[in-house]
Amino acid sequence: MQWLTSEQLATWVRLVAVAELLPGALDSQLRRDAGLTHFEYMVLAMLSEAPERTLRMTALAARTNATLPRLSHAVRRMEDRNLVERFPCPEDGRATNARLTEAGWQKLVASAPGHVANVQHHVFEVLSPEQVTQLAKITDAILDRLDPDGVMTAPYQRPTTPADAAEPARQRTDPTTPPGR
Amino acid sequence: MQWLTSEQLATWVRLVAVAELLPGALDSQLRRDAGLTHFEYMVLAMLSEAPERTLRMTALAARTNATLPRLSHAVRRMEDRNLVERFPCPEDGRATNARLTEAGWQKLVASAPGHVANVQHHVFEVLSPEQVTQLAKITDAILDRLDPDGVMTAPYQRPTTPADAAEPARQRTDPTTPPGR
DNA sequence: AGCGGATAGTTGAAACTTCAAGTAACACCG
DNA sequence: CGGTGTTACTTGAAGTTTCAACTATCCGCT
Repeated sequence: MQWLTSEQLATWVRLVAVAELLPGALDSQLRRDAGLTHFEYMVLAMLSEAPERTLRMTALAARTNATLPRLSHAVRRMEDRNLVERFPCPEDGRATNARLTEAGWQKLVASAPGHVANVQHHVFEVLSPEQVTQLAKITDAILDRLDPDGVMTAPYQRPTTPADAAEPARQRTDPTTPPGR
Repeated sequence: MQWLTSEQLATWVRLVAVAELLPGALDSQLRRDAGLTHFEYMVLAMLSEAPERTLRMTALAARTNATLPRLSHAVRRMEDRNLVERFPCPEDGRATNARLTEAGWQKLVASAPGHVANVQHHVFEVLSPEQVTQLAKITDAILDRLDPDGVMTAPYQRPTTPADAAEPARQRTDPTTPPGR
């Protein structure tokens, strides 16, 4: 078995520290300013980018890096707050679709600027453009191992609502969330 | 307010995904093979490197990137399992020291190889040496913002046990944990 | 001495996540 | 068709983390 070199060790502690501290930093800003956890924000954000603002639970779980039970509980709570709604998928009786409500959309629009500013502050302000590029490659490589089959962080998957092609030109008003990878 | 560029966005989602997925990957290997969470492992590891295998709760919290309540609960549970023990600090009546028990040391020694292998597999095997260097710099910069005062990830702080200088030459048998930063 | 404020830690309750099981629908195969 | 296995979730319980008090000690002043 191979031990870690001292440089690996130094890198490793920092990486773990970031992984441990970053979620808390995101959560606390969002909770304070918007009454949302970062995970809830991600749910809203991912739905906002999907056609019909609708996604199957499994697809939504993949895009938010969450397990299905975690998502299921979270969506139930968000349903109580009227941020999202659930309905059975008409095309597959096993599946459930989650859709962003108007109130959910408004909540997202209201909280996105503060969140983005926070991300800028904590991450991009302290990195050079080259470092951003480096970090993209590094995280990409690590993700390949963490999630070999790309089950999480899955690419776009068509939701099974009718009226598929009818999607209106989506306003690109929305937040930190990219067009799938 | 400044929006994110598409490269920043792509980097950001990956970074969040790593921060979200990495803890789970560490936890599940350690739970399966050693019956420990990654956080518990860190507690054992940090104590193992301290003189007397003893640290104040605050110092231990800093080294494990944890809040004090989180640590307090965790240490109570680990005390029940006889992995660590707590005793009041003789030099400061407010403080509590946590010390690694022999059983805790054994547990750490037994679980370190598997854990290190897991870290190698998930992270260092997929990165070039230059990328490791880059990652160290990047995480360092981010940590400066996440933890401006270095309250977390604090450097070594002398525990307030008697017999200070008497620390025996520590065997460097131990794990992923570096000699403080 | 004695007061006021900071520091160190614990605790219980609420919130969230994980885990193991359970349900229902689909898919393939004889 | 009728099984058999797989997929897509949901649910309740158990475990963990966070949050908001609360206690006790220490420090600097007057």
